[in-house]
Amino acid sequence: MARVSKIAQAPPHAVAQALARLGRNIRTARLRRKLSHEQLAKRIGISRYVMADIEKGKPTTGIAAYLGALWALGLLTQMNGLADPDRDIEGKTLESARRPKTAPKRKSFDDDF
Amino acid sequence: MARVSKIAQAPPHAVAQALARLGRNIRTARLRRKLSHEQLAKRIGISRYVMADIEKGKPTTGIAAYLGALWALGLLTQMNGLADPDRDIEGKTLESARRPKTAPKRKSFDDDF
DNA sequence: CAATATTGTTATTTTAAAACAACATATAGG
DNA sequence: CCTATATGTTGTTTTAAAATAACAATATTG
Repeated sequence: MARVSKIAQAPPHAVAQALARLGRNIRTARLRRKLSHEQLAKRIGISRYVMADIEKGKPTTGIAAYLGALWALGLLTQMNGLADPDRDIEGKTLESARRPKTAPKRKSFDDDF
Repeated sequence: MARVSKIAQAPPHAVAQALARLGRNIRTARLRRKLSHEQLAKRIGISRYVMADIEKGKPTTGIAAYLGALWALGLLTQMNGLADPDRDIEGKTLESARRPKTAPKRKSFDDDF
C-alpha cells in the first residue's frame, strides 16, 4: 500500500473485527476443503505469504486477494447483496427525489467529525 | 500493492463484477447521504483519490479502505455473515469429523488446475 | 448563465506490499 | 515416534499504492 492510510494503520474496532472474522472464516473454509496455503494461493494467483496475511485479516492487503480467496472457495456469491441500494434503508430515506451525479454544494449540516 | 499479483492484475469475471458492483453501491450510498468524495474520505482517513478508486472498484486498493467506506456509511454490519462457516454447506459436507490445524498431506485428489 | 463546488486527470514522491529465498517450528499420519 | 508436509519467521528486492499538488472538466444551484 505504501504511505499507509490511517484506516489501514489503525482501523476502528468494528473494521478490525470484521477483518479478523473474515480471515478466520476463510481459514476454516480452506481447511474444510483440505487445501494448503500453497495450493489455494496458486489457484488464486497469489503467494502463500499473502494467503497467510488474508487469514490474519491484514488490513493493507489488496481487496482482490480477499475476493479471490472467496471466489476460489466458492463463497463469492455471498458478496452479492453487499451495500445493495435496495437494502439501504437509511440511504433511501435520506435520498431526495432526484439522483445527482455529484454531491450537493456543501450545505450538509454535519461537515466535520 | 507492488509486484501486483495475478488476481489483482487480471481478476476473473466474477471477481471483477463483484468489485464493480460494490464500488457502484458505495457511490450510491454516498450520494444519497449528500457527501462529497472529500468529506467521506476525510471520515475514513484516506485521500479523495482513493475514495474515487473505491467507487471504480479498483482491485489493488487495500481492503481496509473498502471496509472503512462501508463503516463510515453505516453499512459494515452487512459484512457479518460473510463466509460464515455455518452457512458453508459445501464445506460442512467435506469436513471430516476432526478439525486439523493444518491441511492434510497432499492426497487431495485435485492438485493443480 | 454565472459562480462555486465536485470530480477527473496528470505528474511526482514516498514507502511498504508482494514476491522470493532460506531456515525454524509445528502438525499430521503412517 | 519419525518423517514428510504445512505453516511461521526473517530478511532482501522490486514495484506500484497512496498522498500530494496543480489544473481541467463537469455538475449543481442560485
